[in-house]
Amino acid sequence: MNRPTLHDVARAAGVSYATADRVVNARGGVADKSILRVQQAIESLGYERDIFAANLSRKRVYRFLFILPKGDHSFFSALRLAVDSEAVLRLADRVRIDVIEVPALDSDALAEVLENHDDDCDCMAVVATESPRVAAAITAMRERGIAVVTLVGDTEPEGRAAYVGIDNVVAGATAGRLLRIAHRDRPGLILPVLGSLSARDHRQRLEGFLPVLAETPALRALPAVPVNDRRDLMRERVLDAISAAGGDPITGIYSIGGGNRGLIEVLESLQGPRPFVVMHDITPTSYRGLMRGLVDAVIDQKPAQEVALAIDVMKAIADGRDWSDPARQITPTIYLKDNLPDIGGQGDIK
Amino acid sequence: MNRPTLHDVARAAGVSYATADRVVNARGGVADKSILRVQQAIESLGYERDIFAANLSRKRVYRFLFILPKGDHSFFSALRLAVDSEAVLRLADRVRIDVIEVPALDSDALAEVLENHDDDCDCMAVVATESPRVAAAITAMRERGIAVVTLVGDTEPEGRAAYVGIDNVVAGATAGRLLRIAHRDRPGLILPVLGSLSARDHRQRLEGFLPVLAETPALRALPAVPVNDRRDLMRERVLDAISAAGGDPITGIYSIGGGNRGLIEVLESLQGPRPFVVMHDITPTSYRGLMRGLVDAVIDQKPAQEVALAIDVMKAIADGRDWSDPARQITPTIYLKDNLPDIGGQGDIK
DNA sequence: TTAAAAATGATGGACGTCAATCATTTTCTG
DNA sequence: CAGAAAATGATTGACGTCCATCATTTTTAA
Repeated sequence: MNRPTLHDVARAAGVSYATADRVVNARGGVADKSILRVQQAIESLGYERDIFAANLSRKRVYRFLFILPKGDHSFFSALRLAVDSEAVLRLADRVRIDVIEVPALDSDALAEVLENHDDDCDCMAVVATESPRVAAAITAMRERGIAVVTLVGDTEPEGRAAYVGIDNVVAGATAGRLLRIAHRDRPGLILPVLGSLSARDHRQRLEGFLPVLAETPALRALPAVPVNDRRDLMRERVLDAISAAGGDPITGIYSIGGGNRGLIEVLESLQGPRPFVVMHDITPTSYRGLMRGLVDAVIDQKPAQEVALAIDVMKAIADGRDWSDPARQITPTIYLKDNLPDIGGQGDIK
Repeated sequence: MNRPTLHDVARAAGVSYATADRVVNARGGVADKSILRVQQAIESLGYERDIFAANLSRKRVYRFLFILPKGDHSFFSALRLAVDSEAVLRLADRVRIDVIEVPALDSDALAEVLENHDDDCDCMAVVATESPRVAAAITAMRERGIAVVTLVGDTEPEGRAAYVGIDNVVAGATAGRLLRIAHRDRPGLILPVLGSLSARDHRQRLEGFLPVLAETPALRALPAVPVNDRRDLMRERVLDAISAAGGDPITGIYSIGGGNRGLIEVLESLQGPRPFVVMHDITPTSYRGLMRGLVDAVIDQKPAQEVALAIDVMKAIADGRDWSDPARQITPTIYLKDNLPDIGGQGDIK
């Protein structure tokens, strides 16, 4: 009736406890036929090692390392916050989380950290950027026996053990759909604003966005304007685009990346009917924008949830369990003025 | 450096291990001053009992009981599915989940089960309905030492230990906002369709919905039509409402409860411009509706996530930990055609 | 002051796994 | 067939807590 122990397995397999132990912990030095018999016994008894006993015995502390981007993006600070708060929560589960920060969007800096890191962790989570060098470093990590989970940004699927994050193509398509809903059958002129052309996430969002928009002939998309995630450029270029449009007013704006404070400034200064505005990620800026009615929708990737999921995945990897759990995949979440989450203090309205 | 053990606590408090043990496990027979000293030692050392060791020692299996509604609502089957699949996942963590099903929306049946249940579980999750008898039964449970978490539907906050689910007022407001977005500044006539007037959740949604709509004078809401979550009534009453509106076409429909297959049938038969349609919960019906363009938005409460969160909360309660974790609260999620999650098989298109 | 009651100390066996050691048996190699 | 190598068995002490028992000390009540 009770769960079988490794002793039961050994008995059933007709070997000693020591041999069964050698098999399950891959200590080596066991004949193939013994391995087989133990595995069969495990199978037929439905043995699963007792996590409590195992963790107690090896005084196991899961050591996870997060490599996070550091920059003045408020999304990054939100991510950092999420990691820190989750770190505290998981302490009781014997999970210890360390964080290394690297300059945002700097593939070489990231690669450097990855290459020079001496392995004292069970698993790593990396906000990856697209770069052969990063990809290579991740693969090298894998070869050194450390699994790497990519967190918000992905690389080549080759080396990494899993990707935890939203599908940015889907996110872009969702933005497109929102703009279509806001226009219904009316014609409109849409301005996509791109953070940086080189960021894979941003390109993917645009990729998802344009086709959805194109389904309606009434909606015309202007060429995407790059603003390098910078507030000042955002301001300047959006104003330019508005005046360039002339009499044909811009009825929708999709801000794909950062620099949204600049966009808010523009929106504030605008006379007459506002365009329908969609941006990404709940930050103090976007939060206030929504509350004040300057922004209509924010597509969020729920960093806290991503972090929690990432840790679950890392733990599963460390335990050698299976970690595919589609039920918990992260989907881009739409926030309107009304379903905003409480964001503790962070989003205080001045 | 390492976490302190109970031995350390005892030493620091100047008592024996046995006494410290008596204190932390509330076995009684300890002088007040000793209790105090142990508590102080715990405090200053930051002692937390090692859950792995504790659970191992007492051969602990977390036994959780879910009381779920059984009916032909597809939402309920989705919930059931979520519980079952989570149950398998958590087996490895020594969590054992049992399920009792009761007729949906039948407060007395639910109360009966609660009242007659003999306590062999650590914690219960209940999809509660609003009823004094249910509330009383939950409070009685608490007095018998079993914490009760309400899951998708809540009761009086008195007796229950926590509520895991969305805020239905917020959900309604979100639906209202979507309809406003779809109309922008154009006038419109909105038909709210109510599952059942007596369901607290549905009333709350309507409560949240109407004020948001009322902010725009251009939008007029018809009186809410109750359809008792029934497909046939839905069909009949919506058709009635449409013809009653006469030349003034209905431009938006908010379906607050069940019976959506009937609504889909109506929408299919409609000539001319479709109304903007918002409904609740991803089910095969709503999923197909979205895919086919008959439904514009679905507000989902993510049952799988709710269940997972509920189990986390129950575990925290059973361990005597703190379980408030705002970062993981469930917010109503908006699904459009593009950000639909994969729903395994369940949502197959015909 | 004494007996009873309460509080404390000391101790040891679980729980199931991990990790190591040493002795013994089996298998392979030349 | 001997000697080396490989495989296996047997055993033991952690890990930290729970739970029980028994002996001893301290406090309380009569």
